[in-house]
Amino acid sequence: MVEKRDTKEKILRAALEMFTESSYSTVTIDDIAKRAGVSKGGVFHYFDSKLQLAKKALVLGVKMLWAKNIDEQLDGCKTPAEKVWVIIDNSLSGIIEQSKLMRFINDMYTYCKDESGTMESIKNIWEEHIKIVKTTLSEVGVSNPGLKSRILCACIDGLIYQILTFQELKINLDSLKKEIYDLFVK
Amino acid sequence: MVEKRDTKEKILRAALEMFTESSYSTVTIDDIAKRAGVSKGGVFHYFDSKLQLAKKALVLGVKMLWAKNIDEQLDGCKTPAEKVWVIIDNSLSGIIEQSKLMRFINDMYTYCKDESGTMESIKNIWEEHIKIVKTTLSEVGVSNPGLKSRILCACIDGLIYQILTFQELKINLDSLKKEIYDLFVK
Amino acid sequence: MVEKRDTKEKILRAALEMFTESSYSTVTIDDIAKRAGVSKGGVFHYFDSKLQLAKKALVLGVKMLWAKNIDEQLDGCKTPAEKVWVIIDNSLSGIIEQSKLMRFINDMYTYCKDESGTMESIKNIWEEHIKIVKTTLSEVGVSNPGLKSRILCACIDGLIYQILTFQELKINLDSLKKEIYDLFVK
Amino acid sequence: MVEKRDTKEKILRAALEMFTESSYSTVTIDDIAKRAGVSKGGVFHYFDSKLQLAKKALVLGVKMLWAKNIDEQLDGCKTPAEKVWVIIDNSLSGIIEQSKLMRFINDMYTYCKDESGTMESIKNIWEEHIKIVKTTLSEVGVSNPGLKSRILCACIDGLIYQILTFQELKINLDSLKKEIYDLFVK
DNA sequence: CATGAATGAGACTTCATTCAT
DNA sequence: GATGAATGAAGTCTCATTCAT
Repeated sequence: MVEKRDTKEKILRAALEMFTESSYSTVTIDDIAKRAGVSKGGVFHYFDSKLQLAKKALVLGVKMLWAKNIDEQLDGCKTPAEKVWVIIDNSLSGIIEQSKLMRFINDMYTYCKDESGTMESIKNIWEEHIKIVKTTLSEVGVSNPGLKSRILCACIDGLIYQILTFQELKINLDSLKKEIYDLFVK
Repeated sequence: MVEKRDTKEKILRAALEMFTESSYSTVTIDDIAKRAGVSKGGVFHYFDSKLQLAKKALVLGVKMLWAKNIDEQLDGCKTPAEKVWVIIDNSLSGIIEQSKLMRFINDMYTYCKDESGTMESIKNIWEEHIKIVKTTLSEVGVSNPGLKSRILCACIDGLIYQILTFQELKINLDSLKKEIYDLFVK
Repeated sequence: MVEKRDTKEKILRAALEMFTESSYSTVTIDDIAKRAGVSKGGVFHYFDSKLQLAKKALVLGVKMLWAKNIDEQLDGCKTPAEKVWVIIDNSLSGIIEQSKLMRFINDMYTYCKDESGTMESIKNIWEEHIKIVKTTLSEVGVSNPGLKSRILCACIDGLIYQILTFQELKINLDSLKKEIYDLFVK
Repeated sequence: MVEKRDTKEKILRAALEMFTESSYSTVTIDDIAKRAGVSKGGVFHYFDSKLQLAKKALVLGVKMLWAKNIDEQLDGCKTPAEKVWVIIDNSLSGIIEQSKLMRFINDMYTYCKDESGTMESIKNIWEEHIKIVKTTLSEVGVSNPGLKSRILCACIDGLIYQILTFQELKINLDSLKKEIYDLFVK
């Protein structure tokens, strides 16, 4: 009973780990099974196909990283400005993890672009995040919070992308955070 | 003689087209050969392996898109501020093409991360671009042009990434350009 | 106790249904279990293997269709000629069912040809039937009843086979019955 | 050039041999490749899938056996009655081969029944054969040649089926031929 | 130079069967 | 008795790569 949930969970986590490390096509069901400690057949007992497993793993990954209790941290802030700082600081601190997830999302996009569902659900989680940023920027009192929230998030994504592609930022992360903060909050 | 160069070129372009449309593993040598109008064996006559071909195609793609005569356009500008606008406008106008290339880069990263060479050469092209942006921002007189140039480029990359992943920006592109311009040039 | 017999019977009937509809290799234990309303393990509780189950189902099917109270019907006939008609009419009226069973027999033949037992027992049932036909033809007074009984049965089998393979006979069934009757009884 | 046709032919013949000996699901692509003397990949170079190969092999088999130069033999006959004898003699002489082919046809039926094409083309060949029998019976001057031709063919099919299922006829083949001849030609 | 037939490693997936609960 | 999670052997099919012509 509890076992069942556990095995499925184990497979899902193993899949997430592997798919964030390598590309979808490079990772084999065998690899995942081995890492999860189950047999190849076991994977198919819980998931219909490799693709379905990857999709589920992707959603899990996005939820784990993006839905990371940022709400609590924002609640603990005294001023709106502080909130902005928390958002920037938070996003860029887990930049390596973020970049791996981004790679995975990007990879899966190729396999899911013609279907509706998977990317949609990720988009929804993403939009939730944008909304929080927008509200926060509004509270700070900046002009055009709608546009600015998207630009701020794009900024962070772009930096993550640079890390992903080049493995380094060449600039001190803390200076970057500060500069971004100044740019948006003035 | 000229023929030779042509065939190789044809294969390279066909590969670039296909690899920007689908993922590396999805595209087959057969597909590329067919699109290039040569035989499967022909591809291996000019390239050692699929991976080598993909790398060459990637570099070609990056050069074609990033090294796109921006220099000339910048030369035509009268004020530094105008140059910044050209940079922003240019990058975001070809956003669909950019996003496809980004996907390809991302895809190849998985296959090349453990080796030195390919990603390095792309990085170099990228750094060239950053340098131009930095110089331009300096001329405008903003503070911390080094940091700001990276942030501006990250901003643009992040927007491209959103297009790539979600197929839409939900915001008018021109308003975005203007807002970004204001943000960085004030 | 009674339950036990019931479960086994349920499985057997479910198996017969499925094996007459699709081929042995296409039908899975899961399918049978589902149709019988038991678990996969349940099937193996009553039968050693898929093949053994199929054999038992085959014999059941043959008995159900061939041993179908033809004796009673023959007993009700007043003349030997009437008996011949009953045999022909009976066999060809259930032609669709017969053809499904024939397909199953044929299918199983591949899996059992190298072993003695299953096909033997079916053959025995078959020989019983031939004997009845032979006796009946003797009573009618035809020449060579031994040969003719086999030819008559072959005739019917051949028509069933045509139905099986081509799904239609292209000829009115009643005319056929009458013609066959005339041919053998004159 | 000639090679190409040869290899495809070799595979087709190997497939026909194996599929007439065992069931579709039991025969593996590996088996066929081995018997044809090519690699597994070679099979897929010429045929899209196992099923497609089996269909092609089936049609080949039917053509080879059914379209067997019966026309020439019939042309050589002096009287219509002689023709009938040739038909009966011919069909029942190759009864073992016929029964193997029948098993294959039957087997494939399961996999092709929901699609149009394969069984249709076999049916056409079959109908051709019926037509010849009908014409011959007409020439002999029997009543209802349309019905009788179908019954005669059914007779032969039924005997083939008995051979297939029980491996023996229990009756001398020549007596059978004679009896059938008498039955239809009188 | 060019072709495309041939190879074979390796991927995904199915499914009969076992067994702990 | 009954369940269904787990196994793993085996099958189909793909595709980069080679090589004779």
